[in-house]
Amino acid sequence: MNAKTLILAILNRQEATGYEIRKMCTEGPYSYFVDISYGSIYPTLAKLEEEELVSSRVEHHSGKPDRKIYQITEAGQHEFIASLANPPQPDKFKSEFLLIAMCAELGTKESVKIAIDERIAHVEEELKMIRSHHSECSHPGTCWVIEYGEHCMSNDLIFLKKKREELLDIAGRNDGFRTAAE
Amino acid sequence: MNAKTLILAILNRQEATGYEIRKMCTEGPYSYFVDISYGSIYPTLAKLEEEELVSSRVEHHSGKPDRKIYQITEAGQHEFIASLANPPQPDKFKSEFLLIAMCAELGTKESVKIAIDERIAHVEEELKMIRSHHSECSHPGTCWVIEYGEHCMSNDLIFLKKKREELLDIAGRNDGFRTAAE
DNA sequence: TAGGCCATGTAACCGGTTACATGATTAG
DNA sequence: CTAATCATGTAACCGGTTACATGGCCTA
Repeated sequence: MNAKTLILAILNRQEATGYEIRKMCTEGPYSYFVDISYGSIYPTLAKLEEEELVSSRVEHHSGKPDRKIYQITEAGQHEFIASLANPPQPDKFKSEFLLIAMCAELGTKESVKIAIDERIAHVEEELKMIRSHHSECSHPGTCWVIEYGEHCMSNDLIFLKKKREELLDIAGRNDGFRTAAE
Repeated sequence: MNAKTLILAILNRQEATGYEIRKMCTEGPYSYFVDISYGSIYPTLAKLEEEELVSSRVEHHSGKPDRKIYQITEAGQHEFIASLANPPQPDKFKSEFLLIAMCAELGTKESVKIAIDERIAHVEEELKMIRSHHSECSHPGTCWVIEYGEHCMSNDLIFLKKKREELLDIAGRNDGFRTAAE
């Protein structure tokens, strides 16, 4: 999924500034799709306006920076809905942690411990975030997605906690050799 | 995770040609990390050889293309192990399907049905693949990762099947309007 | 008064993909 | 006979990131 589709998806729900769009991509429920940064948001917004898929108005506030608020146009809505209709590309999952786990015997018990504990903490934090969204959720599709995320992450967490010791044992087997070699 | 680390990880286990590396990235257990294509594998391999992190030898076979087989060097092993030690970047998950689900009410019951059924089929296929790897797995770290994948995907599948109807209902609510409007 | 938040935008760069070029062998 | 598999590699392109420029307000 590219920046264009994601921005259209956001603007289809609510008007927003580039700054707000970026926030939603990193914090809100949209963060479960992609992260995009200013460097791609602003140019994409400009392109979309050129194509007349979005329009904008500027609000002036004394003492605050101007806000350039973007809305989706009718053409933009059509474009977005059309793009939803063609079947989605398969999900992608990338994990550096999994590489560390796969090569656990090459690390020390200590380094693997840091990796898995950080991973557990991270999933717990995301779960907390996703649950906070759930309580304030009224839109059915968003609800569905949030429940999906909650389901996956809490199961993820169960595995991570249950199999933590096992992974540390794999890492620990060679610690003796290593110490002897140093 | 970049191509360099992934290739080093593969070569740390076994020597391989560029062609074989690509296969492992798309089919083997390495596919749970990243997909990389020839266009990035061959140039990366050349760069790694320049840096003397890998070396290569060429095998000639009558009637078959030459095989340029790469091995990791000692320097390469050190580099790889060192890269495992620093804590991993957070996992990333991207899903176009989830965007369709989030905007279910904008699609027809039919289009959403195609999306979720395709998604279910895809996860089922991956599960089958991962299970076939599991049976032939002897390396403990790889085993751990495969079990992790199996756990996550089978739970994913449970949710998808249980909540399928619910999602279709969200999509179906407006089908009446749409038909009337056409 | 230092740092964070609001807010917009650009330019250089980079990692990767897509498509192409080449060509023999083998299985259906 | 056709398609797939083996096998290596390049060039153009593209989508996105990082870092920079700018600047006022508010909070600790």
